[in-house]
Amino acid sequence: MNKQPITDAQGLTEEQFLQNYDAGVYERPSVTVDMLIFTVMEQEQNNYRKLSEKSLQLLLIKRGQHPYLGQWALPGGFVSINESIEDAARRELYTETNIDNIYMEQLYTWGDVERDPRMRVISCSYMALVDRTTLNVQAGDDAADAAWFEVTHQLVETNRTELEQGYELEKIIRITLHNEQTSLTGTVRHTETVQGHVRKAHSSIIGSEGLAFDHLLMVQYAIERLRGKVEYTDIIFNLMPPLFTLSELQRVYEIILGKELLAAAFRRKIADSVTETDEYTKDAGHRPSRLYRYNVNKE
Amino acid sequence: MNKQPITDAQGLTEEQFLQNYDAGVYERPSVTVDMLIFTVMEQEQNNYRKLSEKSLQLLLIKRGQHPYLGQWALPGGFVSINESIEDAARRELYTETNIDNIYMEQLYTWGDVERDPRMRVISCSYMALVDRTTLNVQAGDDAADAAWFEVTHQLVETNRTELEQGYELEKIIRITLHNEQTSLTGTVRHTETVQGHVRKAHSSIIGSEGLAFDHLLMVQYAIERLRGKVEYTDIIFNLMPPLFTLSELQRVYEIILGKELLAAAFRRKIADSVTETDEYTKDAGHRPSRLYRYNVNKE
DNA sequence: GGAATAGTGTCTCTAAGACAGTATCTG
DNA sequence: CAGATACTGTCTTAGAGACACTATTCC
Repeated sequence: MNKQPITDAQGLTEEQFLQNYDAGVYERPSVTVDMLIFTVMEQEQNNYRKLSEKSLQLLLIKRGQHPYLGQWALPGGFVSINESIEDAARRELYTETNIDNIYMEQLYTWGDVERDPRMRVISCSYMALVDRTTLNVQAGDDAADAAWFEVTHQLVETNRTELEQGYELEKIIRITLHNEQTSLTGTVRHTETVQGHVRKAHSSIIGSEGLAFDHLLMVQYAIERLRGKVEYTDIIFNLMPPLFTLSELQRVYEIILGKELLAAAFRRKIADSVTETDEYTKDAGHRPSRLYRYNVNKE
Repeated sequence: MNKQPITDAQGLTEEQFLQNYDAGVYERPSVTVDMLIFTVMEQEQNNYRKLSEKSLQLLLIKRGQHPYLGQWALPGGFVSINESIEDAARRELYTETNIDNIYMEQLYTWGDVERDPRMRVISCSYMALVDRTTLNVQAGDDAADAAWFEVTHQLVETNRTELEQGYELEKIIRITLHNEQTSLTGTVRHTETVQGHVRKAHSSIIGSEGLAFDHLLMVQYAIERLRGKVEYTDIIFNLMPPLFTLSELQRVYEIILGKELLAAAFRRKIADSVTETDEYTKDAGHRPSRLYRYNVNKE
């Protein structure tokens, strides 16, 4: 861009310097990406009148090699030397789901020394949101042991300890990943310490059955981010099919936020994000519902 | 944690596998941390009646080697093989400022292939907030060419292009870093594309004088994050001294948010985050102001 | 008294919460 | 008609915005 012919202490120009540059012998960490691919699925309904229940689902892969052989893990892989981290994430996403061009966002980079027993691995986590109806290819086509798991998360305990110059707030969160075959449960301990002005947060796993590496922390982080962003952005529409009812949309909000919303207030709030169509649901044991689409041109 | 004596396709247990594990010959990227260390400083006042103006400051270091020799860059360095990313960030912070135990937060990991002309470098950026009054050691003690720069950022242009299935929103942001000796200006182009359901964001530098690497993007990202977090967390108090007036606090909010606030509403809003003391400012050419401290035990 | 900042009282406006009430489908 | 969901009207409440007004210091 902007390289002046300045010379360094050895009298080299930048060009000369780069030609002679030796990347050195320092040992380097491996870098991987791990993908948190979420979607929303419908459970089959048992009562023709009732609406089918929805749930938030996460894609996991059963490990076929050591370490954590036989356990479940987030899809992921190494970032190769000539691809950007984002490209690596997109590649992983495509390998697992066969879809391209969907919403993806970098979450956090996990860099503890001991997080992989093989060697030093730094992992950059990404979250992707997929509309279940466009997922024509089932997870599992590619990796024989990929499966969707329903995600539930629950704050089971809160402890507040007063310190001289502040406090420590401890939260115990239980995360459950389950489907017809398998059920994994893990517990995360999240502490926020305030001492004087200084605020520090720390998360650790206090028990995780069947989920490999530190992936439980990644799941917890992703849920938190998703919750946060759903309140002040439109990312939720990445989880919705092109046409949806407002009740369906409200359910998805409720699942992610973990609380019930009032229909009237909800409709007022999302009114601008949504455009009504002339279509309606049919064949349900109750009043049909108008179908809406995402109003892309909001504001 | 949870290692059953399962054997893999080669009949190895996890223990045996790890003993024989060869980290392989794949070329690995180098990983660095880059620190965005912010503080708030007072400009000297010219009128004894007026309050001294404040500004947001960022610490930069003048590069002594190629590449970008002579240009300014964020403080940072390599993550060594046996330290966590966060430890590396803390170490860098300490080397530059001689302070420990201050607010620090991971921002984003920059992984484009060509971001460093020497070799493949992935950089994890962290933001730290420092109270200027505890910075007894001047930046510059350690690295001879460290300096604080006043940060200003301005949205200079917004373009919205309608697409078939959405739109593209382009924002041109000018960032200026300046102090008595030096003034650096750069421009970032941020685009948000919405196509159907898919929302993508992308930032690129369209001009940067004197700031090395992709550091302008990091600065822009950090400002955005700071702005966002200031609205819904208490991180701003990391920039404040132990005792401060509400007017001072309001100024800091105004600088970060880039807009003026109304005093009455402001005071109502932050009332719970703050505890009044019996002390007052003195020797100003106007009514003294009560001093407050951060109310750590809020809620 | 003038210049400046500190601080409060109160009206308005907007959006969220609560909830009752109406609408409309199927078996 | 019963059972279910869809949708609306409206009262209440909380909080942000606006702005005028009072308070207090130093020179």
